[in-house]
Amino acid sequence: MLKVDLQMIENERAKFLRHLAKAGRRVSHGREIIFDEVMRSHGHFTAEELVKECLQKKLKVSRPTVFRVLNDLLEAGIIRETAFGDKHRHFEHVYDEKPHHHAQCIRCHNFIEFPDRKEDKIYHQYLEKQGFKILGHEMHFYGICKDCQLKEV
Amino acid sequence: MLKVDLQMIENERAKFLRHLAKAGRRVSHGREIIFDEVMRSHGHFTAEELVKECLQKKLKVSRPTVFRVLNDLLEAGIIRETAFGDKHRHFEHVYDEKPHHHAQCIRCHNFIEFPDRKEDKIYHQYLEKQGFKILGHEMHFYGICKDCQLKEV
DNA sequence: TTAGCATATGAGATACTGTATCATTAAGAA
DNA sequence: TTCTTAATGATACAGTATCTCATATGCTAA
Repeated sequence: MLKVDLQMIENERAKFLRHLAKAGRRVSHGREIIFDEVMRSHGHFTAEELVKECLQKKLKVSRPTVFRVLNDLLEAGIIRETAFGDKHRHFEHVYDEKPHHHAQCIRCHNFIEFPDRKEDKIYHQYLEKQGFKILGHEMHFYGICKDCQLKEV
Repeated sequence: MLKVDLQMIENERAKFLRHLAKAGRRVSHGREIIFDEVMRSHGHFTAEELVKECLQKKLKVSRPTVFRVLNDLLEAGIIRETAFGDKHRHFEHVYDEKPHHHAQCIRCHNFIEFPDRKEDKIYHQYLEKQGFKILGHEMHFYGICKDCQLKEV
């Protein structure tokens, strides 16, 4: 499991370097630091969480650099942005290839992820019939998670 | 069609007035102006669009009032907030009772709405089995609409 | 190694959305 | 019309994300 993750990280790093080279960008200190931080995170993260983490660990990167590198990583296809209804930018890793959806708890704001189902194709067919070219889709449930229900009492 | 809409608006207005009365709130100038503006909009709108519209038409309402009345309308169940991945607050009318999903064009930012399907229940069952209490859900497709594809050439 | 150039960076300013504060205004009951 | 209380606007503020620009740094060529 750990071994697989290390392999994955190397694959992603190579992908990132290829993208930078192709675009005539440099492999700078900031890009390496932030790439490592992003790879260290699992599942979802927001730009703000990443900024705070970097400040807390006293990594030598500034707020604008975090955002700039996040955009690099988006361009390189290493992370993708997901749509949530708050004012933060949410991201997740792309390497987890399986399409999936999210359920967010309105109390603790944690996520549950679950795999998508072939039934979603019904919507694809419908939209494509209308001439809409689909680039992605996401189901977003919201509610109260098991733990928070227990806390309610 | 127009007649139905007028009837709907009156129903919604009555609902709003009932809500205000029940909560001991007043039927103020600002609430009336903004209620009318909201009813004039079809489908989706954002808080910012509404603010800009009011300023443009030189309606006698300030930015904070727009937000305050939007919260009143939310409380009254006349509009609901929908989750999208940008930093704006998105709203839609509730009177369109049928649950539905959205597809947003990444070029023109317009929406296509489409009805939900009973197949979504598969996810409900899955989440409920995990102890997650569902309060709502929304499917969000993104892509390029027919018109924007034609413009691309 | 070094020089020279183009890119990356940080500090600070700025944009933008949404809220809080509070003195003033106005709705609605008596 | 008067009085009480809620609603409002002006203003300041909070928080996230971006822009600007002088400086620092990576990279290439010699």
